[in-house]
Amino acid sequence: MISKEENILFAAEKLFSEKGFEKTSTREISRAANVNISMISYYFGSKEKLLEKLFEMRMVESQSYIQEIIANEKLNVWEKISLIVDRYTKRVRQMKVFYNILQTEQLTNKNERIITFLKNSKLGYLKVYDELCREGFEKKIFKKLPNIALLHATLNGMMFYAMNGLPMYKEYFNVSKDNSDFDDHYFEELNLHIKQVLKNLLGYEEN
Amino acid sequence: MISKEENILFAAEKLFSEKGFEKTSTREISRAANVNISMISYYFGSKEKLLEKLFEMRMVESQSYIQEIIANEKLNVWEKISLIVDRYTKRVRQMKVFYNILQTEQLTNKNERIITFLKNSKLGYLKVYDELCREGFEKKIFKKLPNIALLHATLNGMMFYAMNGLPMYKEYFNVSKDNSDFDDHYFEELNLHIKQVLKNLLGYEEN
Amino acid sequence: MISKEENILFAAEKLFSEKGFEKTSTREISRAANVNISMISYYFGSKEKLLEKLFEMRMVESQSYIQEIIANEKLNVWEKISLIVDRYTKRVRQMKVFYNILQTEQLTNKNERIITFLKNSKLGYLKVYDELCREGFEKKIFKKLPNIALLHATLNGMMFYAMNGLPMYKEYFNVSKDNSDFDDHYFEELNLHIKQVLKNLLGYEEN
Amino acid sequence: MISKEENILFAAEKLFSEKGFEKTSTREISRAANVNISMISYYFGSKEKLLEKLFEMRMVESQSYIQEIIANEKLNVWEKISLIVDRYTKRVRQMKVFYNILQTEQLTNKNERIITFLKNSKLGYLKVYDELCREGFEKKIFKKLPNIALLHATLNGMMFYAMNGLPMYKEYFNVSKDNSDFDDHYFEELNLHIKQVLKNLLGYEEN
DNA sequence: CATGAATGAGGGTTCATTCAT
DNA sequence: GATGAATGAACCCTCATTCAT
Repeated sequence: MISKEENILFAAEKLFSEKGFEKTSTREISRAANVNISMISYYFGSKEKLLEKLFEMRMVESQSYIQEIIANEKLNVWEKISLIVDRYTKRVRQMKVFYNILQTEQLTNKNERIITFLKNSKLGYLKVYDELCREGFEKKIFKKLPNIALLHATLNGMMFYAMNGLPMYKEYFNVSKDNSDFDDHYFEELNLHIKQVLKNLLGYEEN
Repeated sequence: MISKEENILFAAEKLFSEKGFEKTSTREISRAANVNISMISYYFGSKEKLLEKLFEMRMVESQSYIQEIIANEKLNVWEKISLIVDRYTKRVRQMKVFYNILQTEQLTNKNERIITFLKNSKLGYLKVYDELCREGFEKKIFKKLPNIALLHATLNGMMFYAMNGLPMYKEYFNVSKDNSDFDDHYFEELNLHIKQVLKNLLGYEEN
Repeated sequence: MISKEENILFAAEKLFSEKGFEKTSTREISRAANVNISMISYYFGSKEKLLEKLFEMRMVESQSYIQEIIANEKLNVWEKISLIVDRYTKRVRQMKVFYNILQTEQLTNKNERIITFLKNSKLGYLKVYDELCREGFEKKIFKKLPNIALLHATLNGMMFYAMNGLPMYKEYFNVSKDNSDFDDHYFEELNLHIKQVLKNLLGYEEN
Repeated sequence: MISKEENILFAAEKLFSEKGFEKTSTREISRAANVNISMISYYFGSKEKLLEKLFEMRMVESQSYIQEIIANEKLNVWEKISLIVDRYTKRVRQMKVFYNILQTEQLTNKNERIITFLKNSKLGYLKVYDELCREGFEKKIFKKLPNIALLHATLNGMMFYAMNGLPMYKEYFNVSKDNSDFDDHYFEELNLHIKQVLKNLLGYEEN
């Protein structure tokens, strides 16, 4: 049983992703969620706080798995990075709708809470990558110690641009929009591609 | 002497970049451009057509240099790619304001003309990269023939994410917001970084 | 032990006085009374009926003392008038919060029951003053028989305007807002002032 | 020719007087003024600023005549006071609609500009009365020097309460609502009554 | 007897655009 | 060609009240 509150949240997520936050009206959300328009204010306070709630929910979800990975002592640094990429790729694909919103909002949104969510999330990832890279370099697992900002930008940039560009690439390759086998293959290839680029950046060679 | 029309165009570009298209009102644009509100409809037809005009103007500008490079017979394929990256990096930095809009609009905009501009632009680049890669591979200058979609996504993703993330990276490195020396160095490093990643993807080794 | 119903009534009275009936929301009342919003409709039927109840309560209270005074055979007419003024002055000061509401509502309220409350109350006072003035005139205690409407308007007008204007007068006299000694003295003086004006209007001279 | 702006202002004044500021909707005002609803924001910025404008307009009007009177060297102090009362009575009757609003708003309104308008106006009157009373007392025209606050409260209280109470008094005297002869006589009597009360307060006797 | 989630109407305001001048 | 007053639709939100529990 899905609650009205969640109904609103998910309906809003979809619409924000498709049309952007500003272009989505509370009326549309209420219609899509099949609830009265006043429920948005009732549950969330305002349209903007609904967006905040959405960010809070989705970003808390994402924060959990990374801690789990870096705490796992059975994995070496490359395995950790590799696993993070696996999870991240998977997650971005699953949560495409939300990451669409995220990308838009981080470019124009001036909401303080959302800015803080995003910044803290990114700074957290930077720190993790920083530590893993240093550790790998000190243990001579990695031969290079890359600029962590550029490594982060490369990883995330590839991920998001690849996701966003997929429909256009399908068109370039003359693949039907509905061909989901292509998608599966594409994301698999993307995952390997990202890891290959990272290996090169880190100077890591699999035995 | 700058015309009223251009005044509006540039004022709108700045505001769209800062606040997003939807959140920018025609009143704000007219105030910033120091013209009457009705001039926007008068010159451009509507707010949306103003955005179209902006895209048209900026994207036509970008299309010109690439043809020039690939037509230059004095350059080998890697030099061409290298030059494209140089120009692109420079351009994205210079036109940061516009590329901010571009990134937002390509995620949510449903305007047909703008979608077409963007798609054609990207398909054009894809074709160029495709041809250069094939040529380099055939001429054994490159050892690998990478997935062109992933190469494109990597190149563009790195570029945009690195640009957007700069303020956050400065914070991570405890660098003052106003430190433009850092910026200069950052973009220089970014340029080299992009080329290094491309070299690896293409299996290109400098003599 | 104060009941929830009374809690609401007194919280509403305070808020109506401070902000006016219209600007006070049921949410605010419920918050101030520490009860659920629906209790207002539950106990009183509606926000408007809550106001009616408030008027009913306060005006019934005020009606009682006047009958007591005019029935007292030990007092002569002037003593009766003097006592009414004493009680009225005291009551208006004590019930300042309610009389604030009363003044506002009699100017704009269209609620029939409230209009009737107010009208009956005033007509009752008019009748009392009328009878006392006539009796005093016939018994030659008063030398004049003033227009009873103007006498009523003068008495009430002085009272309410003096009450409302107090903060401003304090400012004029450079007296601190918190100086309650000034207030005590002010209301004492007001009481004497009202009686003096009445004496003049009635042509009454103390032995 | 009456402008749209004035149309709105006067329509709003009437409605505010009848129903109170809060209970009057912008839609009603626009309907009454026969203009589009958005014109209120267009001309005045907001409903509240419309009220401010109304106060500004009416109170500036009232400030002018008093200066004229006190500057007139041909009049002695009593004649000045008498003339102020004449004008004030006349004005309150003419501007009944506005003074209704004024009375309501000074009890509940929290708008700073309006509070300031009202306070300054009253402090101005207090000062004028203060000076005239002192002058009259020093010149032995008046035998008494009354508490200026109480004098002010008495004058204004009588005026407003008499105006507000008129319909009720007519009912008490069994006079038809539509009998305007009664009104004329009533206000004439009120004017004399006020002056008589003031004479008593000031200890002034006409030769 | 009491609750609080849910309602629908209406609130004030802002929007992009039009049109008479 | 250029203006700015004026428009009506749509915006988000808050309101008093209801009703299932």
